[in-house]
Amino acid sequence: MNFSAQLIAWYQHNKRDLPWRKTTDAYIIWLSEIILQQTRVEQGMPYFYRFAERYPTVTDFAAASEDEVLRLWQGLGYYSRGRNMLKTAKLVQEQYGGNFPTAYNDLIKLKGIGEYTAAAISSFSANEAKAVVDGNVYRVLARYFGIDEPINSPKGKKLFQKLADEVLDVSQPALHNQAMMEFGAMLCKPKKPACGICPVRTGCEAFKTNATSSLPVKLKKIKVKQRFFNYLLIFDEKRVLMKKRGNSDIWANMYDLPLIETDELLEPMQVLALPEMKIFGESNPLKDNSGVIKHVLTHQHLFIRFLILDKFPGEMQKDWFYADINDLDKLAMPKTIFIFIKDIFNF
DNA sequence: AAGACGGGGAA
DNA sequence: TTCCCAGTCTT
Repeated sequence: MNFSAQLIAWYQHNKRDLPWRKTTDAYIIWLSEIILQQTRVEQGMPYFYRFAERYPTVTDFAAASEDEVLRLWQGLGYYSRGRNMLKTAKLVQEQYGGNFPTAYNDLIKLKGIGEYTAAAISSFSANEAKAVVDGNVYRVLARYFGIDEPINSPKGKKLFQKLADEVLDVSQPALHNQAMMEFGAMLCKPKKPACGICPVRTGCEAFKTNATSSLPVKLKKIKVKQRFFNYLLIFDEKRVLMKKRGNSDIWANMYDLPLIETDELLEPMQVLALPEMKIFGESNPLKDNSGVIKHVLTHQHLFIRFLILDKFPGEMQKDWFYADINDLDKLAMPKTIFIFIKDIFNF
């Protein structure tokens, strides 16, 4: 048995029962693949059910609003995935009459679909012979073939894609791709791979040379930026002053509160003395403050201070509006903001 | 070629 | 803490 056949044999006895494996509907597979980008299966699962139920077909999805999609996506992160899905759903509705494409060359042109996702959808839905290369595949190939070329260098990416194409079983690409990824996720794990029960260890270069812990090689770590957010919470009876975010920073197009970002951590009184505070009215007294919440993201650490102001005699700004607290569930907000407001109003 | 983009689970 | 997850897009 060759490498692929061994992994497929392993897969058929050890695979998890996942909902998106029960269908060849390209739309449903697309839904699952986008949700699972850079996301663990357990984390994405509830979102998959939520979207599949709310939008049973791509036609239903195409009729949604961006606000609604982002609200459903709230808490999953990488929100551009949700925004791109809506664009793609609309295009599929118009250009393909609501029939989700299954050909790699069509899929690769769609927003939010890159090489991995196009290979996944085309192989799973139509058995097109395209090899998927995701984090699991990089790891399995790097270890089995003992390759120390960095997986995130342009050279490495080409090398691993070529290798993945070579080991692909073109007679059953869907099964092969599923097997490679499941094997990487369940057995050939990043930490403490289960080499003791591995069916291909006798052919595995990393196992033979005791190098599993040093493969795959990945270039440089990103450096984390620190940012200081001072949010102003201003409410009037059952209404909160809110704003829609721009489209160039984190949490694009989502909703949050009036914000003053500073270069360093300031005390509440120092924030109130800032020139930017003028639009909130002269000598607007501080009613309360929450202390500092540290919100950890992959690329930045946010130090968030919520300042509750007593009143708002200032000027309304563009993109500001009052939201009824009963409508807050409809607005897509960063999780940390949502939880804070929820807490204040006790709902 | 390098950066940006979330949030959570595991060690 | 650090790593990394069924990656893609922008600059």
